[in-house]
Amino acid sequence: MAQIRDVAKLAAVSPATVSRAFSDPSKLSTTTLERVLAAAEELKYKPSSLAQLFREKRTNTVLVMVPDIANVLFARVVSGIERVAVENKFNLIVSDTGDDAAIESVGVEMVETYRADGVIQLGERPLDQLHHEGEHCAIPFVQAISADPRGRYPTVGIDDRSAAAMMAEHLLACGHRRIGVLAGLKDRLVTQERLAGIRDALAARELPFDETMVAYGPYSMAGGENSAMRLLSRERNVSALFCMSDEIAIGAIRAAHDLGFNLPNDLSISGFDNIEFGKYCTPPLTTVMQPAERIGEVAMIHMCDILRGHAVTGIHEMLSTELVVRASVREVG
Amino acid sequence: MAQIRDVAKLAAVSPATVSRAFSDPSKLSTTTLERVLAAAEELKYKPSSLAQLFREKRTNTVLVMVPDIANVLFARVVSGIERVAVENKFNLIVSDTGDDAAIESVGVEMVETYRADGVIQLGERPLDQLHHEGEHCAIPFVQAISADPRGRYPTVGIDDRSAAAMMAEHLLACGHRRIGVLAGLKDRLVTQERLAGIRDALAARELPFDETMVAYGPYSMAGGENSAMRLLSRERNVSALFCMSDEIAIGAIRAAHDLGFNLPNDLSISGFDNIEFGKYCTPPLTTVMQPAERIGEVAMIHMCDILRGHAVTGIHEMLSTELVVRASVREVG
DNA sequence: ACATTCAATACAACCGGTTTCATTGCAAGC
DNA sequence: GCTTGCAATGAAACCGGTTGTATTGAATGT
Repeated sequence: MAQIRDVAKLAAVSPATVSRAFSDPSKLSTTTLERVLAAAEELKYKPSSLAQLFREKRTNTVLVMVPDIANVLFARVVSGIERVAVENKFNLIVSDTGDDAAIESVGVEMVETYRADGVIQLGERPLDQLHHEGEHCAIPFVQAISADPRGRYPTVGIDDRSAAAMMAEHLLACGHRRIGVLAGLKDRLVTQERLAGIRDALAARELPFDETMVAYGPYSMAGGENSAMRLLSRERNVSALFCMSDEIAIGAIRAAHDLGFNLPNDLSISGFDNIEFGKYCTPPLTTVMQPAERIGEVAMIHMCDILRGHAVTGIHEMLSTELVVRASVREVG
Repeated sequence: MAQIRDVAKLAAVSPATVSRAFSDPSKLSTTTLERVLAAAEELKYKPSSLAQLFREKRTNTVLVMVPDIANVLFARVVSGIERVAVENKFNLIVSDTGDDAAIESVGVEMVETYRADGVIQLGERPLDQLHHEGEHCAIPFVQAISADPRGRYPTVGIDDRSAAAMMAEHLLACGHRRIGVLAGLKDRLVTQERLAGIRDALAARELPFDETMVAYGPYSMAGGENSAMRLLSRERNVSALFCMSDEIAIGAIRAAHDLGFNLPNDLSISGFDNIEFGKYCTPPLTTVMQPAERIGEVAMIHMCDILRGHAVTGIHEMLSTELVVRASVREVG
């Protein structure tokens, strides 16, 4: 591959002039500029990003840490991040962390070793658990989706508590009183927030919350199927299931079918996230729309701001959600 | 951030010694090594990847071009690539190309400008359409999933033709004779291959192939729903639908439900890919298992080989598929 | 005791751009 | 005509590591 010196020689100028021809053409006379560009074209010269980035001490790269890239919700967030990244000429290194703290730590280190300029994390693990060197150097960091809004870095997500309350209220308004909850993993902030939302909705109607109606499990279809099996075989007269994700709901639908329930007549099921498959379930899933792509976009916009030197510290954006009413939740007597 | 010179000064050695302490500790005496490591630790020194990579003229980074990162099948392939990448200390830059040739070209250019060492492409667009500079410089390139096996680069995928034949034969063995085909986009190699497989299966039983029973459309749920609507309202006595992807099949199930079909009694539907959601469909989807993660792994293994200098040119791996029999296809008459 | 050998380390060039500072030359102003 | 100012360009330092070569010094052999 041709180098800047080759071009300089062919155009009979100095390397500095060639460099300027690309970075700030207005500094060159028209004739020189033409000569340089012609020489570059002839040699098919392309500046080495590696050399440029080394000089600048920037990578123009943002690391995205995803707990599971094969999860559609996360994939949509990444898609949004990607869109804004392209617009701003950033590259994305994507790392599937499997939600492992050690792997996330290595990711954060990539900023210190100049492999990435910043990190966008999908998940709730706070930065200080990943980076023990204190104030040694500030890591440009943004958390998206199930963020922990107590950190000093920007977070982008939804108001899980009120979104869950909205859905719970919808179930209550449909007349459901015996509502089972297929929750996600118990130790997750999201899970606790959504649970709090359900409590809020019940409290608003002065109804009691029954802890025994909650089954915890992974945020996955298999997890939902499993939890539903447990809950439905234990609690006979449940009329609705509040599932904390669409995947859990899809698993629950399978379990309910297998247990002989006629959906949605015998049992209402609600989801959370509004992934595309929900629309194609039988019955189509009533759920909460979470603007996944937009969350990704906003997260990346914040990252761009930070990397441009605009200090965005305590911003915790909560994007708006929407109730998506489909057929899986029915009114009851 | 501390630099190598700082460490050298503190340990009272030359920068070269510090460098060797990390790259080849055996070259140092025990006492010096200890002193250097202690100094590095004290200053929290981490070598700048940017400087190292610039020196090496390598990026340790592979670009993965994905037509749509939010597609679960592609996401699983990326997941497999990622796994092998981590093992081999490679980073992954993921680019969502939207199946756009111009964006893919820019991606390939990243190798020329030293932003990536090689490119793994998920899709079938041949390299020579993306890189017109001929033999100017060889781009380490591997194609995965719906690869075009006529190129001079390695490809990893499945034998779409015989996999489709296997599924078609299954439908025939179940007694289906009026089989509608919900095909993908007509101009895709995959589509044509799978169509050829269907023809093979019919020919093996000396049955005719009816072109009017094919509906083309995008490889998506909406596409499948649309195609199914068109085909089912036109062709009344179809007993089975061969769908070229699980997403198409899921759309078709929705359409069939909406048209009042009782599944699977009135109509059998088969998918292709074996995405996780298929198992949770109503009825659960009979499909062809495509080893997506493994395809990603093998693709990345080839990429590692190439980048280590092992010239792997004409390898076209076809990983084995499996028929996944579930409830959406029924025996008839 | 002196030559030989080898391990341990230092020195300095190098990777390929960018950028500062210096220099040149031409045009405008007095 | 000489100074001043500015546009155009070149020379060289620099980014922070790695590595080939030179140097030192201690151990070994005769």
